[in-house]
Amino acid sequence: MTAHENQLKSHGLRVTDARLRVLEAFVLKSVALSQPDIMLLLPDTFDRVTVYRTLERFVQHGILHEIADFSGAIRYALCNNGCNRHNHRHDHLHLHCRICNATRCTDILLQQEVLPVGFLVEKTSLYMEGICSDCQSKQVQ
Amino acid sequence: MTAHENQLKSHGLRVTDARLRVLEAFVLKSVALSQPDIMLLLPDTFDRVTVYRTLERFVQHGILHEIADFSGAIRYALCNNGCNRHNHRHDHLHLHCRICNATRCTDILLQQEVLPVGFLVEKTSLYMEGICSDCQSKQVQ
DNA sequence: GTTTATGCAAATTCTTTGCAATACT
DNA sequence: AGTATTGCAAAGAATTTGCATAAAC
Repeated sequence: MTAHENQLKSHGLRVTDARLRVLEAFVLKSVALSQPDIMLLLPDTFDRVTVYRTLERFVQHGILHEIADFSGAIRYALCNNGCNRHNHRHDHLHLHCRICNATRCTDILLQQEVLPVGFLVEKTSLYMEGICSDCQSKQVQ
Repeated sequence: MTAHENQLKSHGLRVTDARLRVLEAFVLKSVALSQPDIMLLLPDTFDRVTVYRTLERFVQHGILHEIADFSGAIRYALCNNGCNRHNHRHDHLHLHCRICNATRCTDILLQQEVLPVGFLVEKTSLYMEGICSDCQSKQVQ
């Protein structure tokens, strides 16, 4: 049994080809992906609807989390630590580079001082757009 | 000359009926609105396209800012302080209540410690979903 | 054998584009 | 008068729904 098969089972999901390939895509690319991104990575492989439902299931079961951005399309990224169906919290910063168009998770966590009083927080999003260090050095050349 | 007419002119925009009505909607509702939200508030008044272009212009000229959320549709909110074409920064927390469905700006600012090293930040989004204090007290009853 | 996932067709929602007519300053 | 805005028609993305077939456990 492969590591990806294991990951699906341990999160309470059936092992299917579509799920293995989508999970693989996220692991290989290590950037956030939207449904249209995945269609480009896996052309003529699965139906659009299958990919949408795979992403939906992955979010429900703590394999992926959604990223709120300004693009309109919903981007997803791998949950780094022990997320599951019931514990699924994402307080880290996401960075999107407008040159290479990559969105990545970071280890930078949201500071506690920012939490609002009286509001019951269920979902958090910390997101920045700009230019990543790689693309900055390429531009200077 | 009304206050809204003034606001448009001082931001370098022509005064038109569509812009006055859309601006009015944001001031009256005091919550974030998407293009579809505005169509519901101003039915049979303006064309969809006009509303989209009005929102686009308002963002360009520092009257509105976009909010990155999980909704699919792009939501907009009034800029509180002196935004304009060239100075247009939004580092404050936005709160979305999933009961009353309202998204509001807060005065809580993003802490500096959160800024990433080496990444040139151009646009920031801090967003939380949950239950607002009003809806929490209604649920308890 | 039962439950769950997939594919196909179709529809819905959100957003953008081009162009002629109209309104603003 | 000259420039910017609007409406209409149409197209283009992203996403969702229903239902029959197929695959997983």
